[in-house]
Amino acid sequence: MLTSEGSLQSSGVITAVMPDTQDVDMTSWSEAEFEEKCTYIVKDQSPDEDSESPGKTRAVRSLPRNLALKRCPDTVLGVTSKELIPMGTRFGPLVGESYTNETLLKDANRKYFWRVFSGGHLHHILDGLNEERSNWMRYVNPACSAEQQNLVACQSGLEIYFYTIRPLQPGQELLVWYCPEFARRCNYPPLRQLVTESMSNQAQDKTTGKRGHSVSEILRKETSKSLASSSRRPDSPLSQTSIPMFPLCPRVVYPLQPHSESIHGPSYAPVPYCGPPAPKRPAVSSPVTSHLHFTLKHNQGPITAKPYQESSLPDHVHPGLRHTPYLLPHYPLGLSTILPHSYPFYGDRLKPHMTLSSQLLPFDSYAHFLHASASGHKDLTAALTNTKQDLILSPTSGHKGNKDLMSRRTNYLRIPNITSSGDLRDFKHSPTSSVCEDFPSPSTSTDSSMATSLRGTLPSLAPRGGSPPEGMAASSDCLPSKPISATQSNTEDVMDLRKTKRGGQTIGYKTLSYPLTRQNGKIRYECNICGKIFGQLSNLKVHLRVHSGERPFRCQTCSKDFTQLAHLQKHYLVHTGEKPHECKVCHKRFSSTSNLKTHQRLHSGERPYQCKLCPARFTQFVHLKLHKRLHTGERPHRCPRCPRAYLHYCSLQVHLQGFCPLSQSSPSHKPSPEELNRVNADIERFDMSEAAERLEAMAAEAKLDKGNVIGLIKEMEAQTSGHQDGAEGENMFLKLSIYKSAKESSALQLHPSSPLPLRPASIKLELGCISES
DNA sequence: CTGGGGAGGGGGCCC
DNA sequence: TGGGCCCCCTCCCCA
Repeated sequence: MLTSEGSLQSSGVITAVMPDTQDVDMTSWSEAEFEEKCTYIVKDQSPDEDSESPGKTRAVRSLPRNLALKRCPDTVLGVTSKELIPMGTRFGPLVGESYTNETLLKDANRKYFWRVFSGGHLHHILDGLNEERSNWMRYVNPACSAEQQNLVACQSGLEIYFYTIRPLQPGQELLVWYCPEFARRCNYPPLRQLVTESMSNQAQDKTTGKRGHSVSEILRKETSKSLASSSRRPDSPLSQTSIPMFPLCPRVVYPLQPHSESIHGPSYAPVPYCGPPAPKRPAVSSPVTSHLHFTLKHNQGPITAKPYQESSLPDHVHPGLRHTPYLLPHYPLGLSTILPHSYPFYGDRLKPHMTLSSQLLPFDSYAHFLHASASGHKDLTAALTNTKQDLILSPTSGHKGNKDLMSRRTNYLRIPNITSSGDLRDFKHSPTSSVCEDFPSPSTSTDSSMATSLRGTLPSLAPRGGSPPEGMAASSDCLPSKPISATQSNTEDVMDLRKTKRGGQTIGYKTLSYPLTRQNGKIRYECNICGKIFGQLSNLKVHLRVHSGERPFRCQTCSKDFTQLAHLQKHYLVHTGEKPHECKVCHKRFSSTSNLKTHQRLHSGERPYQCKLCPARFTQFVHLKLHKRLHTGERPHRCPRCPRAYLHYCSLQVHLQGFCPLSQSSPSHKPSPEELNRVNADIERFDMSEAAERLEAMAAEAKLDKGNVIGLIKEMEAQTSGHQDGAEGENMFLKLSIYKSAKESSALQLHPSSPLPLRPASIKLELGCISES
């Protein structure tokens, strides 16, 4: 049993298991665990792609296709799932405007603030207020109870992601709360803590007879006022005026220091107490309480630890308001009891170091979860982090994970311990759980199918403990037929839960619906995870392994797993040393045609990867990519008046000759703002082109004459054709400017003693410019 | 920093 | 429909 859970229980937190909680409490996972274990990644739709919806905001356009917006009727009230979404699915990252201490306005609307930390300090704030600068995640309502919560917010790097901690049923609303680490950084209590303390405070109120003007009462009043006055989104114009009603304000910054407006301040808690559970703090006035009063009094805007929007919504649209007694207005009262050291249940065991082996495939963790469930583990984390060596699942030994899991998972699950479908029921998940579709497990198959799989398929199943949903049918049992395939050694009593089939039909992804479209009479198969289109269903099926994590083909020599047999076959050459592909020129041999082809470029002289900023060419793309880093440094030639900066001095000169929007000079030709933008875009393109490079090099070599410049300009023009709209007069102006700047460049940068070479060494010129500036 | 090679992953096409 | 083959891309390592 995970000790943290015990702490949770000892702290009086409700541990009621909802029907679909899957026997595992992902809410206590660390951010690293989420990042490592979660398998499905749902990316935003590219807001640029959705050109068919010109009226939609960027935030709306970014909505993944498996989600829907809850509207009433024009206002977005929340986000729901359009289809079954498995637990362990990652959404994000959160997109919003970034603020630092320097750029954050004091009176900023903080309703959509998310704090991003780095190195233990607040790094910046992501603000989802602006719908044209944020993504759909701004619409996700916060959960108002641990039971309702189905998403956790985690920070990974400097990004914020939402992970599903339980399967989302079609039509179910997404409700998010912080993961424990994130909450702790923000000084927010875990959701359960909030609810519990809210309850206890309520109880205390009843028993002791409340004094007037409690925070909760004030909040309640404010909330009821807000609800009465407007049933509208918090970002509606009207509600904007009521920002101070902090229960309405989600995701606000919750500073510990009442008077600190700095986002860099000591705004996160010190390392929490990790010893035995401390007695719960009485729900009496505390610094935070007074801070709440202070905030109210001074009308400074939202102070709440709860990213909650419900009170800004009509009552009828938020199930939390209807079904839970733990209404938002109570949350801040719960907060009043919370201090950094009041989190006894945050032990080291919940910290990120408690992660699986990096070798562990995402789905291994899910398999662990299944096994943990089967062996009575209520918490996957405990199973995953148990340091004991026994990987064999048995009802008595329980599941033990360790770093050697990958290489040892052939012993993953021994059948004798699960002998009947009746046994399986013991760890069966809720029948209402939808996870069976995507995370097939003993509990998710029907009893009969499970029994069938147990009794009938065991010997033939390859030991793919790490493989994912059995829907991914790539049967590893095909391997034995191949000389290079995995053998059955040590696996005969091993089953792969995810290989089970239902009535001969594989289950898992296959049971999900896939959007089918036709193009030129041919069916196009679309991946409902990432939206990729395939012309053949088999291609889609193979592709789905990318998302599921299934790697059905195992190398028996080194236990590496692959998604495709061909990959395994190719890999096996590593062990055999076979190099079937020979270069006909030098007779050197290669294991793959790709590598041979790359090699043959050495003989042919082909260098297909050219740097756009210098003449350097490469035989491999990776070399170009490395090379490009040389150019990606700070642009050395900065405009002294506006933020523009250029790689080349001559480009800056062109920009300065009448095209700087902030220039004080008054050129004879005063371009309009549109012209300015267009010309500056052309200058940008010129700056990035080889023409600028050559021009500057020629200038440096004092070889500039009008003919050369015109030629270069023509080259530049060709490169930028299609962007100039035939504005001949303007182009001529630009050409002349370039010519003029090139001459100045020549005058200023001429180094007769060390003429700058035009070719490859020009990279060094660029570096020289950077270092000098 | 560049260049060469090894290896793995994703996907398309064909049987 | 699933498997096999092939190609391209990418990353990593090392000289």
